[in-house]
This record gives sequence, structure tokens and C-alpha cells, in this order.
Amino acid sequence: MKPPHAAPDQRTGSVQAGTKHAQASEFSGKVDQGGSDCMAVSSMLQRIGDKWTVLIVSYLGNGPMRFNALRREIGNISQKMLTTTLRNLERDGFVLRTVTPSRPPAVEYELTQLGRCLLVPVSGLARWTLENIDRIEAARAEYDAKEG
Amino acid sequence: MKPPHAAPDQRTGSVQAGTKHAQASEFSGKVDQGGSDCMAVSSMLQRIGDKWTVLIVSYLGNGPMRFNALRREIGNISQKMLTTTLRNLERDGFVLRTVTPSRPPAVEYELTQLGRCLLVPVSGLARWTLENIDRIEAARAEYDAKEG
DNA sequence: CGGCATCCTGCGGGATACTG
DNA sequence: CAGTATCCCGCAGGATGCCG
Repeated sequence: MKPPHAAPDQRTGSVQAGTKHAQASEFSGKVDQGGSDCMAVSSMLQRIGDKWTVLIVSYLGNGPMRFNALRREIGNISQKMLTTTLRNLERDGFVLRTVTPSRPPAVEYELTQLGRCLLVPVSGLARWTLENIDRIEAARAEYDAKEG
Repeated sequence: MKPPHAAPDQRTGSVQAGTKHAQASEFSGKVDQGGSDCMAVSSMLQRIGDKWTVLIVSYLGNGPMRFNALRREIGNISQKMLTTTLRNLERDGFVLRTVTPSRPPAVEYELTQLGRCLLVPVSGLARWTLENIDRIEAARAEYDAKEG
């Protein structure tokens, strides 16, 4: 693994404005996006950035749910992907799977503590998305307009 | 249809930050059932959850960079993917591309205001990842051990 | 009900070569 | 230097079928 920011000169590890945009942005907190951490972030984003993970975690945020309940709620997920995604979530310790041996068997999924606290940063990104999606779509429209 | 609304034991919250965005537009992709806000988040995660986006945005967080500088810094990205990713970032309004017509031509990329403020929630996720990666890997090891 | 197993397709993304 | 154009491959992920 090659650590990002192998940049020799600078090892600040924070987003500092370049020469032109030196003025502070509207946010006050410092952003330490620049260090060797970006690999971890990148990996995490790819991990939860797949098609269904966040959606499922969100639904499970409401409380425990059974397999087909989850499936019905989401609506258009194949059971293969639901199974796969739940398995991965279970493996990472985000979701707890509980089998009740009845007939037919009942399987309940619920968020673990780790899974619930994952919702915190994710909801931060959610908030940001909802706050800025208009600007993003406007930018897209403008860009596409210029292309023809 | 009740939209997923997370209730972690802390007030930090849900994946949903608001309920006003009715229009789905292209961000919702092809899935069109109820929880449109979750879809927006999910789409955003997929958008920035690709292989290079966050990495590039992180590097650009240090200031403007030229194409090959960026390329050298990242190290193992194909120029095709660098171009593609930068184009997408430009289209979304995250990155500004400035061409200086010299010989050879110089092209500089820098984060826009929107791009910089994206770093805020992303670094939140980064922080969370670094704080919890040990638990995740422990959970994985345990899970894998039980599987054989 | 809650799964695996299998097949198949689309597309993300790498390698390579060519331009202005 | 900063791209564009092709070709190619792996794999995420959908459809379908069978099983305890």
C-alpha cells in the first residue's frame, strides 16, 4: 500500500487553502483529509458505497427486521444482493443476525452498536448531500449544456 | 411507506436530514420507491465511493495541482481514470479546470467551494473509520474464523 | 421463509497507442 | 503535457431455480 501524500516537502495533513483560495470557507472546523488516512477513507467509502449497504443500514436503523420484511421495504433488491450485503455487514460487525429455529425459520437482522454509530458520519454525509444536491445538479446541467 | 429513519441511541441521528427534496432527478437512478432521501445518500455514496474520487479530492484539498503532478502523487492511477474522474468532478462542480494555453499547455485543477466543503462530511467519515477500523477488522477476523 | 448455486450481462477500470 | 481512442478483462450484481 502506498501511503498517499508521500509528498516530501509538506506533511501538514490538513486541507490548507492554496494560494488563490486562501480565504477560509464557511466551515470552521479543520479538515484533516490529507494524510495517510485517505486510503482508509477511500476503502471505507468503497466498502459502504456499494449499491445497497447504506440503504439497508438505514432501514435497520429503525429497528430489527426480518429478511423478507427488509426485502419488501426496499422493494427492488434481488435476494441474492440482500443476502450478500447482509452477510458483509454481519462480517464487519455492523449487523447482528439472529436465527429463530421455528417452522418456517425466522431470521432477524439488527444493527450492532458499531452499526448504529456508523450512522452518525453517514448521516452527516446525508445532510450535506441534501443541502448541496441542488448546486450539484445545477453544475451538471450547466456542464452538460456546454457540451451540447 | 415509512422512510427509513435511523434512531441510534444518541441524538446524532438519522440518515435523513430533511424531507423537503421531492424531486429525484438523475440522482435517484433507476430505483424509484419511497425513501427518496435515502436514495440520494446512497447515490452520493456511490458517486464518491468509486476507486479514485475521494483520493483525488483529498490531494486537491492541498491546493491546485496540474494533471501530471496529481498523477505522480497518486502513483498508480491510469491516466484514463484520472481524466475520467477529474471530468466527473468538474461536471459535478467539485473541481475547477483551468487551461493555460502555452506550449506545452498547462492545465490546473483545484477544488471549488463546493468541493472544499465536501471534505467536511468526508473527513467526518474518515475520522470515524480511523476510530473504528480496529473493531471492524476484529469483527472480520472473528467472523472468518468461525467460517473456516 | 430464508437462503445457496448457477448463469449471464454491463460496466468499472487497466494497458496500450496515438494526437496537438 | 494533457489528453482521446481502443481493446480487454474481472467482477458487481440481476435473473432464475432448487433446497431445508
